[in-house]
Amino acid sequence: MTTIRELAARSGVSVATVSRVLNDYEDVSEKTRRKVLRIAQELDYTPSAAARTLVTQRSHVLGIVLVTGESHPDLQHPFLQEVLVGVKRLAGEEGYDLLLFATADTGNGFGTPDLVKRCRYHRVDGVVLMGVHAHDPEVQKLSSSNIPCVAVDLDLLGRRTGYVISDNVAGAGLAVRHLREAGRTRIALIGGPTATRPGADRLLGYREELGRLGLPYRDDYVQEGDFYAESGYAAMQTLLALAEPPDAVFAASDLMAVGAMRAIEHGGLRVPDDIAIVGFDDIQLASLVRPGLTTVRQDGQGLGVAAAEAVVRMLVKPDVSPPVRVLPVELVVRESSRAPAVTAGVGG
Amino acid sequence: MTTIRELAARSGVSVATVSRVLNDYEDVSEKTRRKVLRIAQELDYTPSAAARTLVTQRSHVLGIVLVTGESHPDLQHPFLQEVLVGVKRLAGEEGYDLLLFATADTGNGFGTPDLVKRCRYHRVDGVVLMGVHAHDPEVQKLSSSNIPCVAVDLDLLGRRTGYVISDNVAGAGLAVRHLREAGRTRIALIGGPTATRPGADRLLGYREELGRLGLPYRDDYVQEGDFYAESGYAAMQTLLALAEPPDAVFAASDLMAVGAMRAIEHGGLRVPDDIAIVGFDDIQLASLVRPGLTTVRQDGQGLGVAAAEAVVRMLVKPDVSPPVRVLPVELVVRESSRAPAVTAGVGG
DNA sequence: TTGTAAGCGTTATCAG
DNA sequence: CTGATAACGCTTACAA
Repeated sequence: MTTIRELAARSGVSVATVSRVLNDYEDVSEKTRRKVLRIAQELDYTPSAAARTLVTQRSHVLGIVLVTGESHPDLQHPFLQEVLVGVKRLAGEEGYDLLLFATADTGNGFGTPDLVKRCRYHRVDGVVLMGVHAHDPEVQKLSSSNIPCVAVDLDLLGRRTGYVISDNVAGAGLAVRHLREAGRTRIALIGGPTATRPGADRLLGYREELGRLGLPYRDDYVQEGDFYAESGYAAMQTLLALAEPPDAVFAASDLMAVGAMRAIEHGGLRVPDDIAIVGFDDIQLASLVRPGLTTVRQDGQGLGVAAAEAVVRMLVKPDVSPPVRVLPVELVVRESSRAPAVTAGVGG
Repeated sequence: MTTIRELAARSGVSVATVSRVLNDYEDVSEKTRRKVLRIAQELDYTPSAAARTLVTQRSHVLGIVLVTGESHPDLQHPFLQEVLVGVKRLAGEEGYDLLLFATADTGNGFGTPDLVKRCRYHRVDGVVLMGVHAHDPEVQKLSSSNIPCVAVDLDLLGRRTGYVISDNVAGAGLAVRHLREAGRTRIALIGGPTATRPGADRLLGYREELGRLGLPYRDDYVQEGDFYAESGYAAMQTLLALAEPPDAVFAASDLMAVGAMRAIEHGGLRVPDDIAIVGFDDIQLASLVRPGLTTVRQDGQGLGVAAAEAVVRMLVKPDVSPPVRVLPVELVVRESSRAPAVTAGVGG
């Protein structure tokens, strides 16, 4: 591997000058610059990130914390992949590479040994967190460190820690309102874990919109799932067993929505004729399933881009206060929420 | 940040001794070891990867090349995510972290500027490639460099480059045989791009199995897609327009299979009654769709683990020849390939 | 068993 | 505009 010293020797200048050329300093004669650049090209010179990092104390690398538990590897959640694409894109544009912390999955749910230490070890300039629990002690430690952090879908705050998240409250409202407009009045919720911010916010939005619409809030219409399909199936079975089952369900994730669809089908009922369904996320699955799933679209890549942007901004302006960004969502109407076929258009 | 020098001073020993302790050398008195370790703990000492890398010329970081084009970001392909999970898991166990090269997506299909340079820059010890084209010049350069590489689902070979791949030929054979056993005789293929190894191998397996079963190979029964749903839909439409449409379709990916299902449905026919379908991959979607999609299961995580293992092995034993591993696949039978309801059980 | 000291490949601070 | 040279934090002969 050719080093800056060799490059300097061949160019007939000092290493300092070569460094200046390489870093685009102004105070270098055009002639010298050209010569160094030409020889660098010839020798296929490649600088050493390690050496640079050592002396500048900056790595131009962003850490990605992404817990992949074993039961439900979060990396496998389609939504987080999109976020990662967004992060990767913006990071690339800004000249950062991504260090994916390869935590050996401990399987205990808190599989993130010594996050802060790993960040310091690699000297990552900032961190994007996704798929983690806000109450994971390691996550807490990280967010209270002085390393710039931005969490996705997680309200994590600290001196140098902010977050980006979708407007879950409004999204849930959109879903419920849409169902009401489709003629439904007994609207149930299959929610996410209320211990998560998205879970809690979607419940809140559901409840608030019910209020605005003058519909009663019923405890037995609220089931809690874990965002995955099986839990949606189970929750729907509970709802179907009710004395007065709902005629519509808002599920806090597309996967749970599809699980619910399967349970409805299994119970001999039909979507949307007997029960309308709206999901949340708009993952690929939503458009591929039949009937097509009406859902609240989250801008996954947008969240990723926003998160990376926020980290970079904190890097550039060290005294900016940590960002809190809420991204809008939109309703995507497909077939799963069509109004039931009625005999005549009586009544509003 | 506390450095090894400070740690040495506080411990009353030299930096060399501290280094020995930190690196688990044997020739250190138990007493010294304990003391250094204790003080390291107290000071929350964290070594510097940059400094280590600079002197040892090893980074303990594996590069991940994962092209995320814009039309079909490969990172979004559910299958590759699983591979990544596998890579991450094994890398973590072996003490490696992952550097995700954040290539600004150029959108020209070959969006991988100067891969070799980036690897050298970060001094990654090895590389796992996924979602890339074998004929991408940058990929070629990388595979002919002396950096240990392992490609996934791509037959890339070089002095220090090997690959891991599923047994696509056998998998296609399983699918076709299964369809025949389900009573189908006019079995079409919606293949992947033959320019890709999986595409070519699944076509080969299809063709060979047809031969073994004594079924004719018909050009008009072979359509080429791009592994994504829309292309499956389009291909199926072409097949349906044939004078003698197939009574079964083997699609080289689950997404294309689902696309095909939609086209069949749209044409007023039914799966599996009129046309049976078998996919490839067994992504989450396959079990969530109705009818459940019979498919050839690839072990995504297994491929990831195998790839990472292979890279690490090349690192440990520098003169081992690059690996070529073919992982088995298995048929997962669901509803989309049930035998058509027949009046009587006549004929084998 | 431990210490000394020479790098690893850069950047940055001085002078000149 | 350019050149010495001192760091950056660590590992590793080589000595002791």
